[in-house]
Amino acid sequence: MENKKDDFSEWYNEIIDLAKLSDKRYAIKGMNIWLPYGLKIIHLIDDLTRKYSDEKNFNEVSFPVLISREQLEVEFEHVKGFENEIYWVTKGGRDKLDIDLALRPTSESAMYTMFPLWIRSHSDLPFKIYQIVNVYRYETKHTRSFIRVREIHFYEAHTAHINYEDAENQMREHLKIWEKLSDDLCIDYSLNTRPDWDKFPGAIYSVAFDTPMPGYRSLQVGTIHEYGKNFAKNYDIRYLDENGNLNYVNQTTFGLSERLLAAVIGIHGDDRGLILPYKIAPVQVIIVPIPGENYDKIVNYSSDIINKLSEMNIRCDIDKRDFTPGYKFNDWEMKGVPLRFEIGNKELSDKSITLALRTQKKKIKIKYENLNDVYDYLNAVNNDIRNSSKKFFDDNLIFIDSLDKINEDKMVKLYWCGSRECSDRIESISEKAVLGNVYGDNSSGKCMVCGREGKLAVFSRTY
RNA sequence: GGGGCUGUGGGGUAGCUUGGUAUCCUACGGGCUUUGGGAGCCUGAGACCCCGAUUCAAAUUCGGGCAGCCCCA
Repeated sequence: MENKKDDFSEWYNEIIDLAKLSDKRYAIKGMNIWLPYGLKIIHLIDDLTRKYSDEKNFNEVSFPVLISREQLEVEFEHVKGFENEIYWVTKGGRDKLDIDLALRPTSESAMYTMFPLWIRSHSDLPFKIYQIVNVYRYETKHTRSFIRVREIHFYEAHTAHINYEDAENQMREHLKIWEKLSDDLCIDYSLNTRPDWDKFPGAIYSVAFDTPMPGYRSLQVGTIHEYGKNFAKNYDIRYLDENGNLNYVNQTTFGLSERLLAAVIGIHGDDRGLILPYKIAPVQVIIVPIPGENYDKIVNYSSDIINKLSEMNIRCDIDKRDFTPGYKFNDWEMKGVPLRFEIGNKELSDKSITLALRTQKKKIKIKYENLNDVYDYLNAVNNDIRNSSKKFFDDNLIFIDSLDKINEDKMVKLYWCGSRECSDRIESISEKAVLGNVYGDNSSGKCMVCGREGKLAVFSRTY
């Protein structure tokens, strides 16, 4: 396997292939196949996303993939932000369509033509829905598995509220959901308010979750957007308030994508392969039986362990393939399975289990009666992942106070006046683009470029 | 948005300059043998991205398309 640190791009492509997450040999650029193992992982991520959304009283929906030109081309800046990357369906069979149909690049224009039908009065608010669907973007640059694709596995939550204050509260609730999810994935991130020229088309402001990745670039793994009344005014989404007056709703959105998987791969993986946080590991415990004289008894003992683990709701399996144990050790490590049990004659004779943590070299021997401790070991692996990813994050997002340090191969925090001129200047000498002001930070200092009063901002090369 | 490089069995490759028989590793099927950190031997099957041009003859030269990778803005 490629060395992760030396050539991240090569390593990334190779691990996706070896672990059988995705097959990019499909005939269409940027449209890859989700293989069983990769699909299981993203579905486990979806399950967590659903759980945390449902806990906050969101309802899941599913909209059509097609959006008519009329719906999409409401005269509004939102459309201009996407016009170069929309796939159009222009024919039905042999006939040219009267109205072209777009494959959704995101679902605002689809959903918001329905919102006026559903939202009538203040008692319908807050209105909170989400969907997990594929969206389509005609990317012209080079594509990269899970990072830049043309068919995107996408979570989008949409909300409507009686006033701006409620919408702002919703923005904070989105962040609470994200905190839980990112904790499960053991991913650290920086919250950055995008500059006006880089916010979501149509939004009042956008906050992105950016995380440093190997390869000295940052990855935007999620975003929340405050729309205010911008979309409501264009799609005529109004409600009757308690006084009988018609008002426009205030809206927000929250988006996540398969880039979460890209971050898990890139941040946690090592030279031996993937390392998966146990909540998203399709197999949390793999049992490798060691062949010997009493192989039947070894398999029976292993099955006994499987039954017990299953009762504890642990996803587990036994690898009975005709390979040597050493091959299996490497194979499951490559697939990122957090815990491995080795069961041979030694374990059979004293009713024990030899277990290996994916994040540690040493092997541990435990008694069969202590099988209940397995969650402690899963958590131990998670703690190892958290510690190493936290260290990586801290090492790769640094504060700098001088332009001399701008070319460090890291994400950098610095004071910036907010002007395009100064961010362009930084980009021209460092290839680092502005990701935005640090969300929630109130400190101030002199702009590193022009010396005027500035706020803390993050700059980085991006994927 | 601009520039460069590359497409050979499932994966990785040699061959291309100088046109003529396609190399090796790995993975895969069958058999024997092995198995506590990627086993071994025998055997089998499997490829020149697509379209066009030049030529007696194209993996090789030329043009276009599609796909992949990299760099710059």
